[in-house]
Amino acid sequence: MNSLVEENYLKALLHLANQEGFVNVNDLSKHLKIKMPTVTSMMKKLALKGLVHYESYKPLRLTSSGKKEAISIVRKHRLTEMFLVEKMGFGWEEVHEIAEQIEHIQSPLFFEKMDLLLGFPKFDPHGSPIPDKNGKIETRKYLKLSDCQINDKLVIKAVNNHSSDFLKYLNARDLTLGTKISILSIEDFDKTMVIQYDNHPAETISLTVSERLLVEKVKK
Amino acid sequence: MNSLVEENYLKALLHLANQEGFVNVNDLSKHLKIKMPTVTSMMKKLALKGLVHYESYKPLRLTSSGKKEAISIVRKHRLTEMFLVEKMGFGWEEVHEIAEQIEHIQSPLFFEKMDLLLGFPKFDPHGSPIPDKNGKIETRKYLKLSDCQINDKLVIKAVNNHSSDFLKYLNARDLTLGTKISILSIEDFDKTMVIQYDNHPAETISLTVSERLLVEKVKK
DNA sequence: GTAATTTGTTAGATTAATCTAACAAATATT
DNA sequence: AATATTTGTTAGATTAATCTAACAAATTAC
Repeated sequence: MNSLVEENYLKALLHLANQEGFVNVNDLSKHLKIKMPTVTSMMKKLALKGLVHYESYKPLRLTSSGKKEAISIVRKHRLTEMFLVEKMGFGWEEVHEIAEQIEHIQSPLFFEKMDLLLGFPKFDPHGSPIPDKNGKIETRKYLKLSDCQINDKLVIKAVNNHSSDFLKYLNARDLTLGTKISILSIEDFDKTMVIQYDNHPAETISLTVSERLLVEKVKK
Repeated sequence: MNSLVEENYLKALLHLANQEGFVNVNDLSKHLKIKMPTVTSMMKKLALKGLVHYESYKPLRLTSSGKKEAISIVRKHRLTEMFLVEKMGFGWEEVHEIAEQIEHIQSPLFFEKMDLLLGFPKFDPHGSPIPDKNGKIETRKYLKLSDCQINDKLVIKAVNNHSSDFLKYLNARDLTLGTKISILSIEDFDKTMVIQYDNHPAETISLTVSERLLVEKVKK
């Protein structure tokens, strides 16, 4: 059995490995806001438990058992987010902190029931894939809106930032998953975009926003 | 903000105070399965936080703020049990351990939503009252079935033991809350009872069982 | 009312998870 | 290549929550 703290290290390792390929003690330290010596000693502990490959001064890697454990926590987190939104009436901007706590509940049955009640969902409310019970993850490569061109026709499929402020910004503009948008113009200087969608007046969005919106091209 | 561990001490203090009137270090120690010196030092800590009245060698008492806190945890526990049974399809014998964990989730809104979705229930799946948001508890005095007489007509209103084994025993005999029963006979020697209910054949139940069934008399 | 038992406290050790300070290795800069 | 910077480790302290051993107070038994 892993402690809540250990679970958070594993989850962070998986997250950073997905983002950056390999993970330094320093990255993990910054991500978790925990000082490097603490991280080093936790890595040694997790190495003893067979969850992490650790060698001094080398990048950190999850073992296959560590990865399995980490994926199972991500599964619980995302199922919870989906449950909170679909079954309890939360907004997608409200669920992250709660799911961060509930993911550590020790009860396989509890998450089984969520999965069943939700009809075995493949994606969470932010468009992130929910790993299945065997740890298999349906990966889809989305584009960042910021990498798209003028006149592209796109659908918003996911967001890569779950902060409440960002999601409230999207709510205020009706930018939800599934929204079809076209790019009317892109400012050369700072990549500010003007986009159009539904019956909305054109919206001007900064690079900070367009980098966080994950889209797919629509043939049309 | 109180730690999960502190919350468990507060809850135990409230529980034992309800059961036995006043609470000794020893009682608390046994109930929590934590050694007495640890309990003593935690009581000093909770006293500093203004949650417990502590004086050496005197019985322990919650302060009003400690009691409020404890009741709020009980509320979260019972709302959770109700939610698990009513909205997630768990049996009443499965929910205690899960609720024991979820009661510590830090999110008032999460429990508000449960309350709302459940329609502000007054009792949990075991018949225990759910304190309202202000900490008010609808107390009803039930009888133990073991204190009733031959030919009494009774309704099961609650159980005072939530162990999975006991509840499975009741499930196997269709003894649910609301079941109307009559006492056919009581064995003088060991208080074993024969009871009759619904279309069931007469059931013989031990004192251990009849002590755990809380009932109300039916005029009829 | 003294002795025995039970209950409670003090003192000090332990474990998990954190920290700071100091130093060492690896990497980047010029 | 030598130096500076960044990254990582070691050593030792701290805090929360636990423990055991020893002792002290309160209660019970005779």
